[in-house]
Amino acid sequence: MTELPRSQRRTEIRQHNETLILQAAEKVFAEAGFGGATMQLIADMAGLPKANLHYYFPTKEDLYRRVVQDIFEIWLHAADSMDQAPGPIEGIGAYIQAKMDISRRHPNGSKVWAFEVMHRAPVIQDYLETTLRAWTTGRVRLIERWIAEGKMAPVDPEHLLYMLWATTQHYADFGHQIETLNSGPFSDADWQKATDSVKTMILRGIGAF
Amino acid sequence: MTELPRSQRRTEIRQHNETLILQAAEKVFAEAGFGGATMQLIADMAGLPKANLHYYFPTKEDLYRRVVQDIFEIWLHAADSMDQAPGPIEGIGAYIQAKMDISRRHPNGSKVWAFEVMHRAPVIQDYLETTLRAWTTGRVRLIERWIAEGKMAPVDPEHLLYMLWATTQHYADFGHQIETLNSGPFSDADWQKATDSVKTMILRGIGAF
DNA sequence: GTCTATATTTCGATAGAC
DNA sequence: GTCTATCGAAATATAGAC
Repeated sequence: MTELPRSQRRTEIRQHNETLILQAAEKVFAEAGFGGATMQLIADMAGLPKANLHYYFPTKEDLYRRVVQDIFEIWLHAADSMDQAPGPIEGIGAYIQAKMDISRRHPNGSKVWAFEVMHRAPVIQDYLETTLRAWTTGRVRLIERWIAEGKMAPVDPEHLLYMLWATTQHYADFGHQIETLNSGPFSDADWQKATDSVKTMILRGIGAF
Repeated sequence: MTELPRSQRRTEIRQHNETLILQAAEKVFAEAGFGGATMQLIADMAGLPKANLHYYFPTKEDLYRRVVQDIFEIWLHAADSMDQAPGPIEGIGAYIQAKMDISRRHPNGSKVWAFEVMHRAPVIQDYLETTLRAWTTGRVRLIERWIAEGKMAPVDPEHLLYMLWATTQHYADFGHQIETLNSGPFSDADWQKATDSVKTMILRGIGAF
């Protein structure tokens, strides 16, 4: 087995452990919030001594900040599907699909985001005011164009966006409540039905068909 | 000024202080979650020494439980409007109105509920399985009847209910995000517009008009 | 880069005088 | 019923040997 340069090996180890810690942290922060999460619990879940967490992330807040930022990146990517679409049926349909997939694959990330916003966004307030606002403005323009072209009813674009966020994220953030009423976890078919229901109701609701 | 019997006076004092504490607790629990909230902070906000909180509510969990239960009562009341309605336009329209009013008047209560559910409902799991499930079953039946009577499109009733909860509660739970994008708090007109938008999109979405 | 032991702070809860 | 003082537990963070 060939030896790697020491610095490169260290970088690999660092990357590996950071990933372990971030995965554990996302889960713990999602289920307990920032205040309820403990470094000990995250360390146990990552299978590392607590002191090692502080080696990689000096403070609890540094770790939390990284978790929130990573989530935000995923969220922004979901919007790409909406942009080159010819109209709302394809564009908003694809956006709902992407957001429902994220709720399914990253339920903990969605919850951490919800915690952060409910906490008045102490960590990501600047992102809200810059990146998210710019993103929103762009999509409002897109929706306004579709309305002007007669491709959908004249709904308020902002409130449509809020409805899209609310309905799709609800399946992640309130997943426990839904699973309780459903008497068990969602199957593939359940997710398909949920996604179809959301698409149908919203697309009809905005007069896209 | 007439003297009251000692026991009656004590009851009055108790009721007054409990209200003070519960109001402060709702706010603190909403903004920090159970783990992030501290008895000291609640005491300061209520204007009482910390020890007095433990006099009225022996443990932090007792206090939290009361806050969550009080919220649950308000939620259930909102459903009354839906029941004696002749059809979905009146029934679901009134339910949206009631839920939007709650989001406006009790934003902190909504957040505490969201925290609790995201926390996997350690305190109100039994309510979910009994009261909420029974409530949901009843409303599913009602919606199925409206569908059978041709008063709305054949949507999935459960997913319609999730959409109603998600969209209306979003204005409370994610109020900070919305206000940031809105560059300020909602005015009367903003709330009116939001409520109208939600009503229009959902009622059209379920084919009620 | 790892890990045990520990310093320091903060929190929930209580004791006990008033 | 109120309030100061404080206990004991638990949390964040660090020191220092390996």
